[in-house]
Amino acid sequence: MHSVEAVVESFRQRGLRVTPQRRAIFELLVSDASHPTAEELYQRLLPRMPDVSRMTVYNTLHELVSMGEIVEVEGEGEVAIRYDPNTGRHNHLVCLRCHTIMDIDHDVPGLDAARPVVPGYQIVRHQVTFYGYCPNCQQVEGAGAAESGGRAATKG
Amino acid sequence: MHSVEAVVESFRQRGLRVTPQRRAIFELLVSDASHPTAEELYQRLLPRMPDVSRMTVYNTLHELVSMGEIVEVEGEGEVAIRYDPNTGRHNHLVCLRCHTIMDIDHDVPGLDAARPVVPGYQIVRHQVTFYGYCPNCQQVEGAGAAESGGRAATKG
DNA sequence: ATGGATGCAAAGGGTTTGCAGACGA
DNA sequence: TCGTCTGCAAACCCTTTGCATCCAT
Repeated sequence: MHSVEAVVESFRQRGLRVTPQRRAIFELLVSDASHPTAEELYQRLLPRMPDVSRMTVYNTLHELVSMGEIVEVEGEGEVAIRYDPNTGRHNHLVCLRCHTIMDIDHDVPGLDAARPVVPGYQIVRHQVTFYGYCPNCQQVEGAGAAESGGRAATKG
Repeated sequence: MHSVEAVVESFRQRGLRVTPQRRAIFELLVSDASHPTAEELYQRLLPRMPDVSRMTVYNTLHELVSMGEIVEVEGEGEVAIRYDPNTGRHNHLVCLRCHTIMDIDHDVPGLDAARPVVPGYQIVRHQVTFYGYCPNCQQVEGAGAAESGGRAATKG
């Protein structure tokens, strides 16, 4: 995702309006590496904008996705969609317990060359996701099935 | 996923009962590479078991997942969970238009060696997913938003 | 001034829960 | 027989839809 001002400009160029709500959402997202859900963004928005609605959050996220400023990412064993302002090539490291998603700039060498050839199929991109347990969750691993829900830890 | 009889045996060993409904679900899954949703399995079950309920399908799928006989896979831009009886290492090829998931035995060389080192993190597995367009969807690619691949995802 | 954006509420799809009755071991 | 499974319905979560009002352009 580009800077707030660049996104503002993109919106205007497309005939979309830049409301205070939208600008606030831009500001939340532009420096966010926590892969938040729409609900999480809504909750972070409430303190400064008590009257904002979830619908505006959904609406703005959809615009950002269609503009390519952010991408949707699938969580592990989760229902809600998570959003990633990092649209460049990078891999994800997902905690199997708290579902936190961490960006990894680390590149897998030779993956482009290893792209499979499937007759009739046109492959356009790929994604590598690593699964494991984050430092916080290793301490309680095996303690039971209790899940934190992935909402509490908004770590980078 | 093992053979139907092997799964039946695993269920009994764990004190779980093998009902006709469950056996029918085993049979549907054991030779299935279509990555069906719970709803799709339910629909395929109806002709032979008109009185079966979705709850039984969900229940049985959960047991199979917790036993490691099948794994949940995330679709692309879809809400519903898909299930994969192939628990061995393999990659996925996902059609960005009809959301069909295809198994690829093709291995990416050097991926284990390329596993990133993140301090404090314990990485246990990884998944490579390729995205593209299947032969069927390439013919209509760019034609519009109409879905052809069967289940129509209510996705924007 | 004007048409897109907002926000409320209600609907929608997938999944989970509660419980009476049924049935596998 | 006993304890689990089944299946109905209703609840639940996330997301989408409809519409009157509001505001960025």
